[in-house]
Amino acid sequence: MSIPRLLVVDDDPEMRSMMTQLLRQNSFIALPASSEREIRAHLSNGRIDLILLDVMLGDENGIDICARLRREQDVPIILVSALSADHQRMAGYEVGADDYIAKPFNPQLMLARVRAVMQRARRSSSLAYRRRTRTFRFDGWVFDGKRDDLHSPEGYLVALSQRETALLKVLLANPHIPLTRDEIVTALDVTGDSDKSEAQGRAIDMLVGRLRSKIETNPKDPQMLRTERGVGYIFAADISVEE
Amino acid sequence: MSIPRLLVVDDDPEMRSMMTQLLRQNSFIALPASSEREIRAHLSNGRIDLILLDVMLGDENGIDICARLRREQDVPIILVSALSADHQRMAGYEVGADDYIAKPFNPQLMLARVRAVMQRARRSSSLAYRRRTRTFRFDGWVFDGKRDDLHSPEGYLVALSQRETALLKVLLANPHIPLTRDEIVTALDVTGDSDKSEAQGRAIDMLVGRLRSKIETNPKDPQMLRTERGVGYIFAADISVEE
DNA sequence: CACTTCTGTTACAGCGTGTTACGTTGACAT
DNA sequence: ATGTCAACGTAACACGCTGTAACAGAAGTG
Repeated sequence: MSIPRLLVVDDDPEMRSMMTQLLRQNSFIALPASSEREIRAHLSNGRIDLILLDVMLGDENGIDICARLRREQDVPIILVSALSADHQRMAGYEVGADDYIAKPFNPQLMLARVRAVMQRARRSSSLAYRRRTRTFRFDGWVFDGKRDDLHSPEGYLVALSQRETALLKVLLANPHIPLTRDEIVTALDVTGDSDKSEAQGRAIDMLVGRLRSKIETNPKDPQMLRTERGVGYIFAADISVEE
Repeated sequence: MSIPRLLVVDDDPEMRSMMTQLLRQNSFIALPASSEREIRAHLSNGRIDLILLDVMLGDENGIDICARLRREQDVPIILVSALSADHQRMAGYEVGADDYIAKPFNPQLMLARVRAVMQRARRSSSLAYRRRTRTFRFDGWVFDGKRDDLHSPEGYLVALSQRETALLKVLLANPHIPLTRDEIVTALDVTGDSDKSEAQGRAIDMLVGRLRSKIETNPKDPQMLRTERGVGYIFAADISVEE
């Protein structure tokens, strides 16, 4: 990971040097600029990881500059300004700024916010949507995590419905912990429609029953998917996770 | 672009419903949660685009939860808290939070910050696709984004209709994300005629069925082009993109 | 024009899932 | 023990969602 290169844009020389020094003392490369022309020169010249852009720049306006840059570039931009009213902040976010820091600011907090935005940019771009698929094993069963079925200890393939799969995932994510029905319902709720959650009735019990009938040797006397009377359900098997 | 799915984590029911309602009124899917267990259940169960995480959660602590999640997941996290001192904010950023919003907050400003973080995440992660996408590979298949056909794992050339190609592109551009029929229709609708979208009936289902019959080994049990009952369709194959 | 190919509509069957009803079990008080 | 009551299991049912065959235009091609 190379040293981050930041652009510090402010028309006040004092402020500019304060910020560049602060950044340099904290292992950043800080390049000063004071106009849109200079910003564009830097952008076309070399890599810029983030721009700290003052809103009031004499005759120019940081908000407008930000809007224009956004139309062409993905470079992270943090607006800095003495204008700290909510509507002014929102104007900044509206034109695509990643953050809006009010002056005067706590130097350490500013560094933290700069790091946060850069980390988000880096994290997302490096591993784009890598899906986390883990394989679970419990009591001879093998659950792939990305298919709606599982392998029985005897080698048969047992098909699960999507909802059964979802339930199994929730249970596997919380091994040996009793889960209340409400918790399971909210976890399975795809829509976020809270009204629905209350009307669910005994749906979870049915779901559990159906899953039991598929994976328990003796569904009448469940060993893995146990009932915690008055509480909910608990997945009580030794689970090993791979990858 | 599919509807963002947010997790709202707060132990105060009033606060939680205020936030979920606010988000829902602004075209987000807001899923309520109140414990780390519920968060993990949701994360293992479905896509979550961003977590709004309260810092003080009864016996649990949002900072610690955030730190733990960060070690495993890339999901964007915004901390929300009544603790607004600088050192408390910095503690949040230190554990990898993307933003830190102090309570009480201006609802519109909160929305703006949520959008900012999500846009940053999306912008970066979609970089791969923004570049003139050339060639996609998935499960042995090769799709040359500019032709209306694709190469099967066995080397045969399978012809696709225009509309099938368009559907495939939409799916490839949104890997592992369930797309509603409306979303697919609007994405396929080049004219922008919104009336048409409603009159589409089951066209998407037919289209999906026909594409399945061409690219799924066993169209009766689709592995790549899966159905999310009550939601829509999702492309669930590992995709690699070249150039 | 005939012919082919693509695409949307309709109808129907099958399946997944929630609800209801009823029987069983377990906890607790008497 | 025995009764009581709430919690739980599950069979039966109802309903909505989805897959798909069959058909009908639409659009291209010669």
